[in-house]
Order: sequence, then structure tokens, then C-alpha cells
Amino acid sequence: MIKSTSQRKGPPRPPAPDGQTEQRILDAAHAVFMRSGTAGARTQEITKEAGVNPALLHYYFRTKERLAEAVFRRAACQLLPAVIGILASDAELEEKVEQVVQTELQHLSKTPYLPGYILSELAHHPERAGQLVSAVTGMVPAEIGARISAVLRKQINARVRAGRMHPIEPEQFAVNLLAMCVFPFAARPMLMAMLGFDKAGFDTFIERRRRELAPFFLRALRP
Amino acid sequence: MIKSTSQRKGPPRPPAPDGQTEQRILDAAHAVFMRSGTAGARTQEITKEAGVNPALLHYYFRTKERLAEAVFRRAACQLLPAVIGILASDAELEEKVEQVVQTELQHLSKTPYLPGYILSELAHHPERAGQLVSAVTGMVPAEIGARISAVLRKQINARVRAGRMHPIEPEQFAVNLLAMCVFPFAARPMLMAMLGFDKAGFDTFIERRRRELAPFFLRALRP
DNA sequence: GTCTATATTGTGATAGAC
DNA sequence: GTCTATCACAATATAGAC
Repeated sequence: MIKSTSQRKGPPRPPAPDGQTEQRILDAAHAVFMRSGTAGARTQEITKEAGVNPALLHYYFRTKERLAEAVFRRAACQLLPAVIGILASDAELEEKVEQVVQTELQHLSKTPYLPGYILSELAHHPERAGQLVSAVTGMVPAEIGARISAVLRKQINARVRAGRMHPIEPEQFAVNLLAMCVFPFAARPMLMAMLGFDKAGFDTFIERRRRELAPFFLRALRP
Repeated sequence: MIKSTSQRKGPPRPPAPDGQTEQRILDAAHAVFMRSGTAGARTQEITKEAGVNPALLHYYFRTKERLAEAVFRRAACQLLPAVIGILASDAELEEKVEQVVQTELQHLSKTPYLPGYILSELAHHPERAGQLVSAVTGMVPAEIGARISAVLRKQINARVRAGRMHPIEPEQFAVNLLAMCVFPFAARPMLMAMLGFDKAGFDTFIERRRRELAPFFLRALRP
């Protein structure tokens, strides 16, 4: 990955003597925070998983809190930019629905703990909600929402006037779509218990969802 | 609730001398765990909010972990039984959709932090998913899911055969409905930031949702 | 940049008097 | 049942050598 270039020092370094210690810590922290939450995670667990010394965490990130913020931003960048990009694009509305469903379900299948982690952090640190969005796009959160709403509203209105769509507020539209995609992963443990799924069963469930969700959603938009 | 009967001691007790100390702790713990999460909460914060001595927490609940479980069960009882009861009832399918939407949105409006708390706990303690369901109904989780699925499947099939409904798996149906109701609250901080809502704005958003969600959902079910 | 060793809280748990 | 006082320890932050 990074070790591709030169190794200015060859022999004397057993565990993690490469030039990517910071990255190793960040990766480990990502994994640990993701499954234990920021408050529940122990820095020692992180450093152990990273194969580095506890002091190095302090060296690179100064404090657990700062590390947590770095991880959160990183995670946010994995969750949102896709949907935002699609919804704000100038693709046809029906296209957007299909794209969001496909992109999100596919991506979240690979990182099923991401929604739980994000929503969990936000539940206990609402002030980070702003970071979440602006970290991704560099815009003020509300501005993003406004942009998306504006674009969607125009598309919706056009269809409503043409008698091709039932009226709906763009905000409701976006939340509905997001809910359908994200919720199953956020509630994964609960659903698995209630529906009697194992991991494979859940994947099958999502697979089916990937085929049927967009049509379902589009039916709801009909007049 | 409990103080209804006699008060064997009247005068000498300043802070919390009533016979409901356990309840006071439980209430305080509920509030604190809800906003900080189990891992993030401090027992001292709980006892302070309860107006009782730290030692009493140990006296009644022995450990923070046990207290957390008690609170979690209690919270679970507030979130699920309504939906389960409605979905498993023998009401008409269209009735169920309307009822779930109304019941959930109204109830969650009063306890907007509940979904975030539950999902957060489940994300970090998947093993509690079982408790969540069985605590409510006394049934094995998977059994509940099976019952609901069976009832819904029968109703759906009847309508599909009559050409009145588009085919859908009962599990997808239930998850879709739940997602639409619960997600906005679970993602409340994020939505408020992105959509530029304040508390009142969010309430208005939910109010509108209460009127439009069931129709939206039912449109998606048409053939 | 990385390690060993240690300081410094914060925090849950508990003993024992009342 | 409730309080005061305190313990034991976990966990993070840090100093200082290499």
C-alpha cells in the first residue's frame, strides 16, 4: 500500500517500523470505535490492534477525543457523499432513486456497522452533526440540505404538473429514501433477532431489497 | 404507583426519603443513559440526577451493568410492543399501516431520543437484541418475527391474488414500514443539521409525516 | 519516531456507621 | 434503607531515554 517506496531503514524494526504508523492507528481506531463506540472503546485496545505503543497514540493524536473526531469525519465521508452527490445531481428523479438504492445498499453491505456507528455517535454528540456534512463537502450543512431540496423540488413540481407524480415535499422524499436504505443496517441486530436471520440471511434480505426497493419507492410516487 | 398505600414513616427525611428510591434511580438512569449511552454515562451523574447517594445505586442494582440492562428492557418496552401488537393483530392490512404510523410517530414525538438510544445500544451490544423483543412479549424473538410474517403474508397474498396489491415479502413490508417511522428520529440530529430544522421545525416535519406517510406507503403497495 | 515506565486522574464498587 | 468515607483499579495522559 504505502510501503511501496523507499525504506530508509532496513533491518532494525520488529512490529510497525514503517512510515505509516499514524495510518495504522487510524485504521485500528476506526475498527474499534465502530464496534464499541467512542465512549465504550479503550485506547489500549486500539493501540494493541494497531500493533503500536500506547504512547504513539498520544504522539500522533494527542488525545482520545481528537482521535475520535478524526475517525468520525473519516466515517462520515464513507456514508454521505454518495447520496448527496446523487440527489443534488441533475439526473432524472427516477434515476436518482435507483442510483441511491444501488449505491447505498451495495456500499453498506460492505460496511454494515457504519450506520450504527454514525447514528450512535450523533445520538450522544449532536454537535457533531454539522461536522458530518461539512466534512464531506466543505459546505455548511443547512446549505447542502437547501441545495438538495431545491433541486428535488423543481423535479417533483415538474412531474406533479404533468400529472405523473403525487405531490410530496422534497424533504420527505429524501428522508424516505434514506430511511429505506440506511435503517435496515442501523437496526441490523434487531432485525436479525426478530426475523431470525443469520449473517447470510441478512445478506439475502438486502440482496432482494436491492432489486425491489426502487420499484417499491417509485410506485409510492405515482399520482 | 407504589406510594399509594401507607407511609410508615412521615417526618424525618430531607432529600429522597420516600419508598421509591429504586424508582428514582431507574428514572434518572433512564434519562442519563438515554442521552449519553450506557458506556458514556457516569453513575455519579445518575445518582446526582436522582438526588440519592452513590451507595444506593449499588444497594439496589449492584452494578452499573445491571442497571443498564434494567433501563434497556424498560426502554425496549416503550419502543416495540405497539408495532408488534398492531402488525400481529387481525386488523386489515391498510388499517395496520395507518395505525403503526399514527401510533409510532405520536409516541416517538414524545420520546425522540428513544430510537437513537436503542439502536446505539444494539450496535455495541448485539447480544441484547434478543432481550429487546422477549422482554416485551415473553416470546422468543424469532418466534415473534415468524408470527408477524405469517399473518402479514396471508393478508398480502389475499390481496395479490385479488389483483389489489403488488407482491412483497412480509419482512420487507415490515422493515419498510418501521424504517419510515423510526429512522427520522434515529437520525434526528443529522436531519436537523442537513435540513436546517430547529426543534419546532422537526416537529412540523413529523406532523406532516403523520398525515402523508400512510398514504405514501399504501401507494407503494398498489399493483 | 518509537519505546519503557510512570503519573494522574476518573470511576465504579464497597465497608461500616447510623 | 440510607449515609460518609474510602478503596481498588482501570484508563488516559505524559516524561524521558533511545
